[in-house]
Amino acid sequence: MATISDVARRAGVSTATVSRALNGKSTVDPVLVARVRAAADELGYHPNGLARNLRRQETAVLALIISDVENPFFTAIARGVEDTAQTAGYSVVLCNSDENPEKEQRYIDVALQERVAGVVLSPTDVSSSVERLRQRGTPVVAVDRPLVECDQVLVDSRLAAREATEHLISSGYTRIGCVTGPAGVRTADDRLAGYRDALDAAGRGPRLERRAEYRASGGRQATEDLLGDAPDALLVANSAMAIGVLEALGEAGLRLGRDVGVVAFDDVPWATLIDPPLTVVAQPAREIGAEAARLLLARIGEPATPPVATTLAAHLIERGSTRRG
Amino acid sequence: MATISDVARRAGVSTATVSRALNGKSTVDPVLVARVRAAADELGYHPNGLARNLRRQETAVLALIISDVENPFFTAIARGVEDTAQTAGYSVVLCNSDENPEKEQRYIDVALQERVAGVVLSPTDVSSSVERLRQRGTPVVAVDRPLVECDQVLVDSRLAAREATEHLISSGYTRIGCVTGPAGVRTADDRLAGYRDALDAAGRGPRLERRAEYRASGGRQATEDLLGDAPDALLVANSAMAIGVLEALGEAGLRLGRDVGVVAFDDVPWATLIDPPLTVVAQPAREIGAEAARLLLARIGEPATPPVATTLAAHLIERGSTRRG
DNA sequence: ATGAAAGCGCTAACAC
DNA sequence: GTGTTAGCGCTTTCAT
Repeated sequence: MATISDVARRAGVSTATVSRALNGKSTVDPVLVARVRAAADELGYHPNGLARNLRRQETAVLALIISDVENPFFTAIARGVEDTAQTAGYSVVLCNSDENPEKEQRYIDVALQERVAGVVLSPTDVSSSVERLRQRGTPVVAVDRPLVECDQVLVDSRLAAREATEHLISSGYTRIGCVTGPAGVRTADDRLAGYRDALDAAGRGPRLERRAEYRASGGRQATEDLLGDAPDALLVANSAMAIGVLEALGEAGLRLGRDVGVVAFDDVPWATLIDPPLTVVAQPAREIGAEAARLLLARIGEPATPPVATTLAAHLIERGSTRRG
Repeated sequence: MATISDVARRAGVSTATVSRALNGKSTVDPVLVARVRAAADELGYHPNGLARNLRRQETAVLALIISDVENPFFTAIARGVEDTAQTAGYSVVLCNSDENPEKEQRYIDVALQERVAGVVLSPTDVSSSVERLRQRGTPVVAVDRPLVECDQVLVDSRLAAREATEHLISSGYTRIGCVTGPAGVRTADDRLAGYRDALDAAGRGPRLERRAEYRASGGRQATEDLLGDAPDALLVANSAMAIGVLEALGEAGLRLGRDVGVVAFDDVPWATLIDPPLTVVAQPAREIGAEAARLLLARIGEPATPPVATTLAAHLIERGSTRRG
């Protein structure tokens, strides 16, 4: 493995000149630049990023720690972060916390050890884990879920859930249920709150609520359970859950829209393929990621400014699954 | 930012002792270990991974470069790699080449610079890009698509495509089409070849073939085009494409199964939700990732062994979309 | 414009 | 069992 000294020797200059020539920092005699370039090429020289970063005390790497790599919502965020970071010359390393605070902590420690320039995080719980990042001064921005005293990019889930529920009400459904995620997960709580907002504002009931894991199996279980209460519509807080919900409904012989109206969070690519097509709450996932990356880059450049919170809107896309008859 | 010397000073020992105590490498007086631990805690010390890696000339990081983060097949591979790597103490950084040879090259260069221990790659094209990795001696394993003289984990796509096509034939379909990816993408070519194998073996025709990008839009376009040839069944080489195919079929008023049988690659979670449920070729994605990680770890430990190629089988899951009437 | 040399934080010989 | 010390490969003063 060729090092900078090898290149220097071959080009007949000092290592300092090689460094300058290759980084174009200071002005170097064009003749020497050419010699250095040639020597580097011949040797197949690749600068050692570790050494460079150690010396410079900084890296051009961002960590993105998300709670589920298999959820299209988060992969879309990843794309947004990546695109923005890329054009600013940063690489993005993606880590999968799997909705597990311990894995999250592990990856935060790795990020800390590797001295990444900043981290974008969808926090599994409210705060403690970022403490170390904070005391080390590593910039963080939270996405999807809030984090105390931190830049963040959120979606107004509560309002969106309320609007979705109101849509169900105005479509003529009367026994509207809500299938949401675990207590303590902010998006799950917000979406439930929005559901209640709508019911309360309309003076409606009953409240038919179930919580479960943000997974297909959770959605299925919650739905099978909820079916005892004979709901005629369901607000589902997550697309993974929606799969389980739809399966359970199908197995119970209930027709979508007609027998049970369904609206689910996240505009998954397959939403238009089911029959009737699924009404969804679309979140601007890619834009969330892009904005998070912008915020992070800004804070890396200017660490001392007060935290900024961006809230984006989600919007309802009405399709057949919420049309009766 | 506390360094090892700060800890050493505070604990009243040498930096070497701190290093030994914290890494548990050599045997150290338990009393000193405790003092060091305490000092490290008080200072909020986190070892600098950059310096450690520079010194050790190795990192405990693997790079996984995949062609599409939004494709469930690849995210499942990522999970497999991650799980296996994790338990061996390695972190995985995920990079998205986006089916773009230049981005792939960029990420390979980053991997090279960061001196990752190894890389798992789903190559966009046949070879050139890994040349630098090879000359640097960085272990590589290819997944999903072959790479010359390299460990690899592949799926017998051709056979699986053949079986899927035979299933279509034996289900009574007679004008079977194939929607596959771009020429040069190995999986696309293999699946097309398997389709032809089945047709030839059965002495059937016509060959109705279309190529397009591995995206929903590609699938849609290919299908709209193919419809002119009045196919009564379709083999679709990729799940993203399948979305476009199904949309196009629906818009043309064709009923799945009855009018047009469809079998698609990859057992996506929503396959059972469409009506009738989608027959698929299931690839063992997670296992591919796990096996790739095992191979990579083995090669990191033992660089000089000859390349091993693992081929896993895919299997057909018959559902309603290939049942006539 | 170029070179000599210090040092980023850590680990691994090598001494004791 | 513990300390001393020499680098890992690079960038960056400080001289010249």
